[in-house]
Amino acid sequence: MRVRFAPSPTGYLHIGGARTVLFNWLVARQANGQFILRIEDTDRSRHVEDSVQKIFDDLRWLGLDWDEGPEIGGDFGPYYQSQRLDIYHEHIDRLIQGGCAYYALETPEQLQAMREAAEKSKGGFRYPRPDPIPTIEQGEAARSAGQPVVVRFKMPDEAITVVDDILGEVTLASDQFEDFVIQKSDMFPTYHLACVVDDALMGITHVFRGQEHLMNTPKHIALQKALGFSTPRYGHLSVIFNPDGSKMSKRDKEKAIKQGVAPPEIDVHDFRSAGYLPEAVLNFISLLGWSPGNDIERFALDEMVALFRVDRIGKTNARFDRDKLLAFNTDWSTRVSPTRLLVAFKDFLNIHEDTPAMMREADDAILARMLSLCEGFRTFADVIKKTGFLFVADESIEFMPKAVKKVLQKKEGAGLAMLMQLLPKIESLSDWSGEKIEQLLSDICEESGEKLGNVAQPIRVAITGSTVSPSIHETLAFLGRDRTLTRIRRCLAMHS
RNA sequence: GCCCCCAUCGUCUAGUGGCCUAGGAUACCGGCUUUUCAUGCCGGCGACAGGGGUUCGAGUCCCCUUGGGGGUGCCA
Repeated sequence: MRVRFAPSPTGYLHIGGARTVLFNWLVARQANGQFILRIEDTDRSRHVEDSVQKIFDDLRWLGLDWDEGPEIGGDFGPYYQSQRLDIYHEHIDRLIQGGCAYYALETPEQLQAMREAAEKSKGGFRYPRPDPIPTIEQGEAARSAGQPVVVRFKMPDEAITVVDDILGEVTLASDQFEDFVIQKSDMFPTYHLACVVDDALMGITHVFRGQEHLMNTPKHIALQKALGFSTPRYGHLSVIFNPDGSKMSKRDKEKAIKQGVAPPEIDVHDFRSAGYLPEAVLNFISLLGWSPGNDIERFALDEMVALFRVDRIGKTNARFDRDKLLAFNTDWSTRVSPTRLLVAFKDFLNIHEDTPAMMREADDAILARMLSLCEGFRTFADVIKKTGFLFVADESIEFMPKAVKKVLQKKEGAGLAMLMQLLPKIESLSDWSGEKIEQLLSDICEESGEKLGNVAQPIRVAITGSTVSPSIHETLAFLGRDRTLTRIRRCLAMHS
């Protein structure tokens, strides 16, 4: 079995594309087949600089490796379509010479006008085969005269049935077909031609792709027949939508930024820089249109390989529920090993834009402690938020007015009084460990009859400026004795 | 407009004619744990789009309606 993923380099890898890769990859790995990566860069106008590298990065982050393709090589290369132009020309030529394709002379403007006319008369436009068809000589003459000339494939006049491993049999009547373009006027092949030729020459046996390609498949089958290729097995995947039912597109991000709200994660890279684990992302998207058929929902990549079954891929479109992804991420953050979590966290700190400088320089031991302090977090971004106060200078702690009022000043300054009372006791603690600090605080509570909250909260506000932090004794242990005392003193000086 | 695909809790889904009084996850609500924010644990709410058939029996098969989606590019 040989399967492929064939993105066009128009930007980062979309989350929907990620699911397509995942399913293809799973099928290949399970069958001990090959997974091939091919870059479909036949549209020069849409090409985005660096996006190929970005797609590789995203795939590697997800842990989806390819057996053949860019940066790996293989016996069926090159794996960039832009480097296979001669191959396509050869095949296009064969079709023209064999009478299966012909030069078409309409300009884009003429076609546009025909489409508009068809729309006005409430009909759909279908390209009418010219009668007579331009001869090869006419086509070549027009081309050398500088006119835009394309090559169109003669679609056969018969119904075509797509045998789909997900959808079943889908038959399209011949009156739905038209002679479609296989070579553009810039001499590049269209997607249809390049895809069919490459799939055949690369020995692809199974194609799982988005449902937007279902109507293309009869075209591809006809091309395969004309070229003497066999038809691979096809499977068309459902579409993934936003929670509101709209299409998940990169434009959502621009829209959100314009409206001043946080842009939603759309591309794989967005999830990476927002602090998700690839394990969680993979697990979550695997469940969009697939299920192992029982009540088990959590699995790592290797478990998915074992469980995956093409006949368990669903037909229904799915909405992307970020809340559920978030829950998966929390779950996976406790499921992976501490070592693995640390590696992922460091990757995040590198990529994330708002990583505090001091955090960037923190060593592994400190980062690992941050993670364990924050156990139960949603994303890595929350870890930054929750521990950020540890990474600012003691004299730069900003006190949130609400916190000061509620915890320190209420009840005639009970909180401040508590801090004052606490200060000497904390000063005299010689063994500065989490356990000892916890012991000290509970002793204080017992002596004074105070609830732990009344003791811990003022300290929390004093050292963080807010009412939120990891558990108080661990936080103090982390901060260290000197910095703790400095912060408490500063707080007392500012608010007494 | 035409062609095609799809249809179970808000969302992701299990269900392949009797195991369905429809299961799980997530969200939401309530309780417990707790020094804060979370996490965790327990409980609750909550769906077969509508209408016709077929059958002893239908969420499961067929038809229609409705709704959603895809296609109708010298994009992929």
